[in-house]
Amino acid sequence: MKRKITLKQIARELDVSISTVSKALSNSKEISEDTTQKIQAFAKLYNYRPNNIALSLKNRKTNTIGIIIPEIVHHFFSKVIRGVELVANKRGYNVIIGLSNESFSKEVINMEMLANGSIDGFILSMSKETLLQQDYHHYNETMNQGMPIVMFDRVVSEIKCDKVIVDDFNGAKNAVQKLISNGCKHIALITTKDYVSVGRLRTQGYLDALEENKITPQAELILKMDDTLDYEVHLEKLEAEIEQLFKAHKNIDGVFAVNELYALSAMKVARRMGLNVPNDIQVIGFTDGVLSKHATPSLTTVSQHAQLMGERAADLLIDKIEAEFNAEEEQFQTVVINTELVERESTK
Amino acid sequence: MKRKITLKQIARELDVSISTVSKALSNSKEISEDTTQKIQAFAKLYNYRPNNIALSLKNRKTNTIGIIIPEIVHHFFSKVIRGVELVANKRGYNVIIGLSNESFSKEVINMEMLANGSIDGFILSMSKETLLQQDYHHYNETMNQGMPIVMFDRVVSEIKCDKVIVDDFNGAKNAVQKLISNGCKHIALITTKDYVSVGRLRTQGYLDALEENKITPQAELILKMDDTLDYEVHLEKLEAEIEQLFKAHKNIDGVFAVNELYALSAMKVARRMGLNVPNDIQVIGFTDGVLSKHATPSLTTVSQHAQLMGERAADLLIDKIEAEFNAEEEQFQTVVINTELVERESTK
DNA sequence: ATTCTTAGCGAAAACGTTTGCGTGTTGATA
DNA sequence: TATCAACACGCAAACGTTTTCGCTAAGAAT
Repeated sequence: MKRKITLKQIARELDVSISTVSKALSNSKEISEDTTQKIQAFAKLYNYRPNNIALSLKNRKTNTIGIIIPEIVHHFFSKVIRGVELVANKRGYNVIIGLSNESFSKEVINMEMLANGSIDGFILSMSKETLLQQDYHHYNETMNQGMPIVMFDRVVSEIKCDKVIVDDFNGAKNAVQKLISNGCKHIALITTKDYVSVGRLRTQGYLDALEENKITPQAELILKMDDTLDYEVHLEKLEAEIEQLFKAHKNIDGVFAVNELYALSAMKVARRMGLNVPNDIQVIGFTDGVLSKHATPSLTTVSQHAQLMGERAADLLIDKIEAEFNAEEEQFQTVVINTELVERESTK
Repeated sequence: MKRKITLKQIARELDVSISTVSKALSNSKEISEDTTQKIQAFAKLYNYRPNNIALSLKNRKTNTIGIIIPEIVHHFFSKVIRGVELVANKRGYNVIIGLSNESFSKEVINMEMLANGSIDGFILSMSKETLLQQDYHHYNETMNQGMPIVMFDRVVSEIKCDKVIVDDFNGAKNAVQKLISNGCKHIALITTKDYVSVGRLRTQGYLDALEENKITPQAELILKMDDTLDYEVHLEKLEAEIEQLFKAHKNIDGVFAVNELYALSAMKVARRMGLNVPNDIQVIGFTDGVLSKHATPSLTTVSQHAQLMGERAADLLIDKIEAEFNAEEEQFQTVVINTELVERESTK
């Protein structure tokens, strides 16, 4: 149970100074061949590795990035993390995670914990509570202290920073267009309340596709769920409302849902009512998770390329971290990730 | 874009020494009321927070724990992370993640990156490659340097450390017992190759349950899949083999699968062959993920309580970190998490 | 023989903290 | 008036690095 060896110990052991050891290990030509050899051999024997914390303090750089997300048990977010970790690792960075659990205060606390020197920059997606309260002071304060932030997916225009978002509007529009091309005349939309921007954009895409095809949108075909409820309650309510919708509008022949679970619930209700998917009703969801892939029938979805989002976000952040204050221009960019319609069995 | 303020800056600004500032902020009675008030007000105004890195260096303690897992886009692992993050945060620790991607070398590299002072201890689950190669030197070296390790789920007895595991044996046994109690006479097992210990234990549970009920195990009813294959190829092969199994043994009336996906595939093949679940065939899987819950029919599974595993692992690790070398006894414990049979529609 | 290079190494500062100890000032006590 | 607590504060070390600068001695050049 020996502690990790330090420069000081090597120096004492070999009867040289700390600086000599440091230089020898970095192959400085200030140090003679002999001494260098001896020191390197000794260091290798004792498996010397520089202490990261000491380096961080000295260099004022931690080579660690923080990622704060609302939830980790979620395909979309875990895929984003994978993307972040991939490029972070490749570029020599570690990743430290914080979960806000959709809570504003936990988001603030988590950011404060990390902002005090632990990391070089943030990648984050806002919690629902933050979106509701519209209190963004913690982001701005963090950025004012010179800590770069990259936001993804759930963003707001009020915050000036780099962003990586999904083209929700066109993703939804293309999906609905697909339904229309497949012959659907009465397309229902199952979405969330408007405060989450992605829900709003997807709804707009739905409306736009209808209008472009001269179909008059009907408010009664749009189901807006309150997703702040408890998960189980939410699900039961969801199915009940979908059933009600289907019964009130027997002519519905297509469903576009803004997430996987809503789409799956629609299929479930349809089957329960004796309707065949995709023959009687075609269904398209959003977010390409495992559920879509392994459902029966498998679900046609709008893939968001979550991992790619994580990769782009990490690249953006690290670029900014390493930008060296060259020009104080403060140019922020917003990267838009194109969606892709993954066709499976729930559409014709 | 002002940098974060330091003790030194406060000291210079208020014309006192650094130590006075430090003491005033910690309400030391060495410092006069007046000075303390003045310093605290100033510090609050400028939102002073101690630099974590400097503290880490000084205290030789980072208050950060590292978690290394094979994969993050996976319900089981992300739930474990959630559990770890939960108690870590509660106890004042941050969590830094590393993904081995089931690769031995990435596991080693990740551990080396973090072991040099960045963290106080590890929580990890071994990669498949490490399990295959049986090379555990990096674990032992890390522990020899005084860095505690807690392993979970995928463990081996050769490594002496704290462990949190699932009672795979009894979980499987109870599941199969359930099938037998429900009237199944010919129960198939769909499992992985033996090198992953959890697969082996679940297989033993299956065998044990059969024997206890005086049912002679038939080797032909056991399907061992090679899960080192590419995911898609693996799935296709899986379904083909299951179909072959079902066709060769028409009397199969129960299936126990060692994971969610295998169980789902079994249900899929059964339905394709015109068999009804649960009337003709009952199915039970392992790992309580989203797929089981939202499948139709929903899948009866053996829940592993992944989040609880993460919580226990984190508590174990932090306990050890904070143990203060009180007694050099080096007692390691293995926490066994009991499984729970979650009954859904795929069984009677 | 004297000056100049240069090879080879050590001292010290800096990153931002905390903390034990030393020190000067004050008011009180002998 | 001399001594003494007690108070209020500063100094310096330490955590482990890297790096700049300075120093010494040996050999080369004059």
